[in-house]
Amino acid sequence: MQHRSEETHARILNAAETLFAKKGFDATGVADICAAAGVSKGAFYHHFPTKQAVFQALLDNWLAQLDTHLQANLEAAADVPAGLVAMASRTEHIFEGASSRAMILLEFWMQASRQPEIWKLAVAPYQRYLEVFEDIFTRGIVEGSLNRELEPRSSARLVIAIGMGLLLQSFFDPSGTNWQDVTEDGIRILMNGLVKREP
Amino acid sequence: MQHRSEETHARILNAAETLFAKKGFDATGVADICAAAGVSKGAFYHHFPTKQAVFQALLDNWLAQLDTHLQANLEAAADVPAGLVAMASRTEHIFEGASSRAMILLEFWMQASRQPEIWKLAVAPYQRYLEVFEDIFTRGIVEGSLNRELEPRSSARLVIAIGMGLLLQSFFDPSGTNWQDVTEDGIRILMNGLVKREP
Amino acid sequence: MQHRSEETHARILNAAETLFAKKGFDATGVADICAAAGVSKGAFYHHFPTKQAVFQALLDNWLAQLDTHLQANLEAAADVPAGLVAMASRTEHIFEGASSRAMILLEFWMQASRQPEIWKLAVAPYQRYLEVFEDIFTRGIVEGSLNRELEPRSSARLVIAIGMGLLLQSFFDPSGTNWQDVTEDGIRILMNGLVKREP
Amino acid sequence: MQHRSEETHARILNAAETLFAKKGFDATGVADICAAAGVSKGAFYHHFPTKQAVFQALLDNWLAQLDTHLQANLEAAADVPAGLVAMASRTEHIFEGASSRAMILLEFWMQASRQPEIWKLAVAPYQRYLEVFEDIFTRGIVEGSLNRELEPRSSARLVIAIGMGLLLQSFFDPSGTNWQDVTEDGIRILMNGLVKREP
DNA sequence: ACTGTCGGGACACCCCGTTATT
DNA sequence: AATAACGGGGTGTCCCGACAGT
Repeated sequence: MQHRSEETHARILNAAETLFAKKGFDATGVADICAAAGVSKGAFYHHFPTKQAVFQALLDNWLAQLDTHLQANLEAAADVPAGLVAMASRTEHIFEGASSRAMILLEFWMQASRQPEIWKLAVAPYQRYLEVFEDIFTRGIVEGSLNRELEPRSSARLVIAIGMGLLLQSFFDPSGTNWQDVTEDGIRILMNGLVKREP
Repeated sequence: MQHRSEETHARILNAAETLFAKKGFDATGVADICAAAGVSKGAFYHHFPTKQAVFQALLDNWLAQLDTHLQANLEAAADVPAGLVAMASRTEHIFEGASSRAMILLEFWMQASRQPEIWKLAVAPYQRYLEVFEDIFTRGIVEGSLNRELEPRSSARLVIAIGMGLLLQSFFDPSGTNWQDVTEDGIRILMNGLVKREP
Repeated sequence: MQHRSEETHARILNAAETLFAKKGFDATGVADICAAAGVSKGAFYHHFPTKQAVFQALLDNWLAQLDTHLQANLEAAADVPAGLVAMASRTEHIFEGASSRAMILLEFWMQASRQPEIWKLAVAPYQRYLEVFEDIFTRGIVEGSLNRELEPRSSARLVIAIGMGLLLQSFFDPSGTNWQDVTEDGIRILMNGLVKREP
Repeated sequence: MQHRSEETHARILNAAETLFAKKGFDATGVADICAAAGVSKGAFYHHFPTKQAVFQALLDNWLAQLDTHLQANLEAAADVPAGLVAMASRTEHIFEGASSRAMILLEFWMQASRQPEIWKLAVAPYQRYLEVFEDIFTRGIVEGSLNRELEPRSSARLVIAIGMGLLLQSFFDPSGTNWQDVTEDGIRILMNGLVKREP
């Protein structure tokens, strides 16, 4: 039965996401997932060969989602600095639920860092973003809106660092701050420069 | 015998650090540590009440080290922008061996995020740095070297984000880049601003 | 469809035989058999109620085959000693492929030895052979071709022991020896006696 | 504590032997063994790395035992035919408890036949016996007590076949027969020859 | 006749921490 | 201070069989 199968598949994924976020990958037992999903272990291992596989499926979903989203926003940018600022203002959905997603992501990276085969898969999105931002900055220099002395690649790294760093911090005090605002501020600061310009 | 005891203690810590970095905390068994340290399980539990305790000891060491280092550099700074740039140029030793340390740190944070009692202990250093940088920025505004419109707290978050973000990236492509340089560039960019200033 | 059904049935049996021989009964999963046979699990359980049932079917086939063969040879024997020797010279097809069959047989016996219901079924062929040989030997004594002091039953056991023992050995060094020859030799030795007869 | 350890070790082996014999290797769970031995799983895996290891230990014990026994008897033989007959008369202890031991042995062989590394270890004793008997028969021919036309190696195989075959049969009807007697009969028959000698 | 999906129950292995012993 | 033995309690994985659907 097609329909039943898909539903089961989805329920496993959902249950797993919740549990991984709440207790971590290692601390989450397959039995936990099954119980939370209302599914038997047999069904679980019919749909996924391994607990790891659930993890990966989750990750793929999320990365794909993130990808399409960012790509869309990036292409829509007209003038580069404005584009970046605009982009920064549309990150709510990243921080929303980010503390859980970020943790899953972190766990994935940490696991991947021990398994060379998976490693490439894990860094691929990072490198794609790196290139995307590098292109943007070169474009900005060419179009004259950005200081021509800056290194596009370093700048790209910087932007990504800010993204990652804020994401990480967002789960250090998840409730206290409006990370959306902080991000916008950050990008603006980056754009305008921190030093006071003499009159 | 005092001497023997201390040596055993140290060997356990060393072995644990290596293994945690290589395989992760959960994946590293107490038995593994004992084997790597050439110590029996009894000796292990004579020195540490728990595997977690080893972890914490490791962490404390590192944080203390980081603390004294940063504190020293921060206090020596005369003018704020110059101080930050100078500080950025002395981060080699952070990136050196950072990929392993950072991973340990990340794991610790992730674990701590589930255990409220430990959580405060885990975010404490972060918040201390946050305040330190906030102070610096207010100082910078007061002394007139920084744009008076910037938010000290947001800026502090930004700097920390850059630090964290670059550290994370540094273990995404550990060998390819001179992260020391990237950090210096980053801070400089932050200081000078990205946008081209009209003449 | 009749034709398809039979083919599936046969393919399952073939696949099972191969796998049982290669990996053993317990180590062979139903899934393995299905995969090897190119059949779905549903089909499998449509044709056989149990993995055991496949085993039994395999066994029945083989025993029936062995039965008809031996029976034919035995009845054709005129003079008893000659008949035995003749019989021994037609065992190629038993040793050929025997190592795998013998292992299946052994596994079956071992399993059967724990299940009293199946046990009788398992020893039945053994006992039939025992009686057959016993009859032969009594015939030999009656017809005067055999030493009248020998115990027909013990001798029957001896012949069977030789058969079993050589079969077992044949799979201890499967390639090195021509077991056909060894069997013939064995029976001849048995017939002529080992001790040198004084003139 | 040395003493306690050895006792635990022994109890595990004993329990395992009983259970392996009664239910077979695969059907015997580690938990069963532990329960039967009155030992915790932790203790079990402290003494043996694997269920297989218990199996092997059992086997080694038994083979060593068998070895020393046979070796002793063989060397004590004066005249070859007499020696063999004498040897045959001292096999009670082999058949005693043989049905269980034989099954363990069979299981081991079957397992070994799938694992090339263990295979050599498994056939070694067989080959040693083969050579021992071959030597005996050559000695018999030289000393003139045996027919000089017989092939020593084939004869050795024959004797071993009889041994194996009777052992196997002994577990087909374990209680009904005095296998000790059958063995003696068998060897005697072998020695005297089956065919009636004309006067 | 054949398929995909599911159920539930083991099982081997391992692991962290303790305790008797030296 | 250090050891070997030990205690239990999971864990992921897998497996045999069932059954609704085609």
